[in-house]
Amino acid sequence: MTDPRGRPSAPTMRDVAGAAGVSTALVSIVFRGVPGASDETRARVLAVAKELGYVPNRTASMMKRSRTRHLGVAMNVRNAFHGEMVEGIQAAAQDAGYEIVLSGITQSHPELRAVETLTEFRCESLILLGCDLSTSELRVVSKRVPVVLIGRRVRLDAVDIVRSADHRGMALLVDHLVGLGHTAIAHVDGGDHPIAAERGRGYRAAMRRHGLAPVARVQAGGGTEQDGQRAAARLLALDVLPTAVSAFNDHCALGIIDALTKAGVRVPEDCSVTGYDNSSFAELATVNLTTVSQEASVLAETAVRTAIARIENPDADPTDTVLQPRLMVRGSSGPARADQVGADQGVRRSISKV
Amino acid sequence: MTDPRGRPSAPTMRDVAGAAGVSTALVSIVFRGVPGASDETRARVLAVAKELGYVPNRTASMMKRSRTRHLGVAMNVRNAFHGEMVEGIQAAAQDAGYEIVLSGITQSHPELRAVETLTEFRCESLILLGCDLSTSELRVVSKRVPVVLIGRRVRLDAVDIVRSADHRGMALLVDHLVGLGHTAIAHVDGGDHPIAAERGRGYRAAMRRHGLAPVARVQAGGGTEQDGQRAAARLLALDVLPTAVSAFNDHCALGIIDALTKAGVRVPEDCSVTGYDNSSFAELATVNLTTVSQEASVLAETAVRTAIARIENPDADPTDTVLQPRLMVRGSSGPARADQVGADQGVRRSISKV
DNA sequence: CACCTCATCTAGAACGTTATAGTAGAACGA
DNA sequence: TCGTTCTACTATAACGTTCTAGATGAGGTG
Repeated sequence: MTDPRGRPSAPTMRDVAGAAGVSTALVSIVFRGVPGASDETRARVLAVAKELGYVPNRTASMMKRSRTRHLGVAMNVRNAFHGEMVEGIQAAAQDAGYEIVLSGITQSHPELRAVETLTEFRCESLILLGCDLSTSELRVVSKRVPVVLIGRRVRLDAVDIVRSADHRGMALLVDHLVGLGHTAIAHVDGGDHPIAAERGRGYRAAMRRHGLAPVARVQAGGGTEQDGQRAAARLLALDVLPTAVSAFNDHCALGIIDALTKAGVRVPEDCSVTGYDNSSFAELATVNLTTVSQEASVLAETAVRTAIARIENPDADPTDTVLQPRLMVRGSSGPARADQVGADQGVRRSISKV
Repeated sequence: MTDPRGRPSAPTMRDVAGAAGVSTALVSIVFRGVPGASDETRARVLAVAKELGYVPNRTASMMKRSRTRHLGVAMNVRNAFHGEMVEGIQAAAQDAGYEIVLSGITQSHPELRAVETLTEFRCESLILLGCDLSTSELRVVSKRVPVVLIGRRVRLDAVDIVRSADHRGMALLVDHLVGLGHTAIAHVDGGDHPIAAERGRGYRAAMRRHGLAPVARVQAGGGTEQDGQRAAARLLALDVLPTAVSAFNDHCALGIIDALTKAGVRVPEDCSVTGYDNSSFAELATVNLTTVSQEASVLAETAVRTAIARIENPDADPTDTVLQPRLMVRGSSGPARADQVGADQGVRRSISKV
């Protein structure tokens, strides 16, 4: 009962069984809550276990059990929208009797490692938020465990998709900006992220539809405030600053607004900036960001439902659930300045160099 | 080789051993990279394993091994500061050869459940961010597994503390506001959160030191934007609005600023608002929040170091590492309006009812 | 030649659960 | 009396590793 370092090692079912005068099998029955024990014995076992401080060893259980009822979720811990979705996923999973295992994607812990960890914990399905993996990496992963991708497309068996129509979301934003008189509308993309590619295509298509293809401009960006700041710095270095910038997501938009403001460019008077996701902070007075809403709770709930459906029927055809995004007009976008419309299509350099 | 749902089950060491014509023990030796196999055999085993697509089963390995090299982290997925710390923890753990298991604290998944999950996964130590548990709950948990508490105090064996001096941080904020001429400084606390109590005490002590105890006012709040909004609504309902509000944390401050702004109260002209944590968003131009910095990366690194030290030496005395916070003066705090100083010590109701 | 050492390998018992197959005994009917 | 059918329980074999305690044979030493 002691480990190599002298600390008494955790009590096991054997200890509980011994102390309660029953077999380990009976203890297992009690802890799994399955029929096969009298109420009296059940209570006694539970009491003894509590007294000994017994906690079931999930690793041992997972090894033996065919089903773990674990759902693995890979998330970016710095992304507010991911946080909102995890909250929803947690709630939905709970209702369905599943437990969530989280793995964080950070600089030092790439998504592939996160997925590996979740696989090792024997999750029955993986829900990947804003997945960055290549199709071939996903193919390998999805051979071992069913995958639900949130927000991104891919054509693979055993990979279900839950996303909102990014193409349409970008169209809503560009239409909105064009409606405000903007023509020099730039897009700061999300780097080599697959979702970024989809939003980039949506932007280009919308610009083309308005006959603005010639002034379309995609600036390399990313999903963080720092990415937005860097992208804005490069836009500021141009001869003419666009009158509107649509960012890959809300975090990126915040970074852009920050860099523009600090360079003396007023938002939205000199330059409108839009985000994507309608993160919880977007509606705050200080942020007040025009963006596209993709109901986190609906995405979350749908993802959990999809994951469970696939677990129950592994051979079903892969699904692709598309939700409709909604434009959220707020204060970070405004009319293009009269002197800019149809003129040189941008804020003159002098303004951005205060 | 097939599981109940027809999906071919993963190959095991037995399969590899059989195919390579060696024993499972030898395969284990090869995969752990320990001496005991010739280079030739090593290469053959590895080749066969790759061909079969063999991946070692970590749950089985963890069960047999005494050490899991897992560190459990309980976090609030909606808290940006927690996200920053997790990023740092992940990196530090990686360097030390530990893996991080995350458990999210949400509405539907209380901290005690999160801690339980981490314990069941046999984490060797738990790092709790902004822990909310009662002392007696913590005592029970810490009997089973060593705990590192971030940000909060508690006197228990086997519980190490890493925190910054909240008392001093609040003093810095109040001193700063008093220096700007404020006297009617309210505090929106963090609810029944233990960290909140400490900050509340810090606020009261600082007010007392400035002879402002009579005008000190603590308003019930919480750690989210919504909590801040609700608290601000209650402040707005007062006869006289304080000229400055110090919030429990940055999220709460954001909510307060939002509600004040939407009620027509200008920040900081009519009312200064300060936060706590120096979350990454605080420095953005749109937010521009005066706050107190508690270096997330340093807290994270220290916590991991502390956790590992305790794993290696379980009988050491509990440690209490206190880091010094730093005041970050930004645009959300400004001088008290001349007509308010020494007068009725607050913004008159008319202003707050635009 | 007998004896030792060393590298390489293997058998088999754990680890803490779960699940299958079964037993003991009570209650019931015929 | 002898089944039969319950309920409440137990024995024990997995699960896929790790690890201890050997076994085997090659090479070196006196």
